[in-house]
Amino acid sequence: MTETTLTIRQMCDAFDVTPRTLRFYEAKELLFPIRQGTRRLFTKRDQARLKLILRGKRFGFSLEEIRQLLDLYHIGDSQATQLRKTHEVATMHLGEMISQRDDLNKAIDDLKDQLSWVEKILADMEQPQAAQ
Amino acid sequence: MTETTLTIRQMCDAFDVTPRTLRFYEAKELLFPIRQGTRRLFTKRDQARLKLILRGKRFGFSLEEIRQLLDLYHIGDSQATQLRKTHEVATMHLGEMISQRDDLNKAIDDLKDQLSWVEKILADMEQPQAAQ
DNA sequence: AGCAAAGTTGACGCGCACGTAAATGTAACG
DNA sequence: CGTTACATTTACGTGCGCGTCAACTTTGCT
Repeated sequence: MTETTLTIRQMCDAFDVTPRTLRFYEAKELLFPIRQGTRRLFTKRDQARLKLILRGKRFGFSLEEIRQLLDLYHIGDSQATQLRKTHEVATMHLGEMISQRDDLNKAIDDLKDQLSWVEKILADMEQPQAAQ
Repeated sequence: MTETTLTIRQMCDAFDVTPRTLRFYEAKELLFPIRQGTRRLFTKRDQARLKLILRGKRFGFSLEEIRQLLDLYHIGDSQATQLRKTHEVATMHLGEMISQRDDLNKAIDDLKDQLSWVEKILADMEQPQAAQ
């Protein structure tokens, strides 16, 4: 059977983070590893959450913002009121992410233009025949 | 004639930043306002750079990373060697931005799925007829 | 000339996201 | 049973991106 829980080191190797980071995320209530004695065991749920955490970080969200988003993915027996609030928060994040993507597309296009501009200049500098 | 330079306050109003932020960016050599006596005057170039800075920040780049990218947009009389290095750095950034956008698209799709899931649950909770 | 508004330079402070060292514990192996 | 290797808690340190006074000069208006 493929063991489903990971030790702290296995987690670090799998996700390229430090033990300090994992303990920090636990302290911030982003992860909830179970304990085998004093040691941590990270469940599949923790692994899925960490993946989402790291993704969120890439998009510039704070850990606190990420924590709120994570709730959306692990709803247990939430009440409708709580569920609605979570839905609202997530909808706002979705809007931000979409406009961020649109901005990103613009920036990518701009950067591509700049790069081909530079490439053109470099080509001219290496081919001075036209000036002869 | 439309005045092309802005005072610090005009910059703050135009870009929604604080004076502290602008002075900080100057200290970090991201902006180079000219001086009229002791006061700062932000040129069109500074305005364009600030726009790029704020955009870069949205994508999670550090100010130092942004500073390197900015060079690409304001190449004066760079040598070919320097130009090539700038091009290289920018190409790396472009790669990061593209993969970031792809990630973002995935995250957006995931989040949309989760949201419609939650919406379905909320709808079920409000229409208990089926259980009657 | 006088005064308020706005700008300037330090310098210290702060929140975030961890890094890092110290002291201690514990599991595993020969 | 001792040693080695990894884990844990506690606590202070760090880099980034500014916020926030404080003390002072400069500008614009009356």
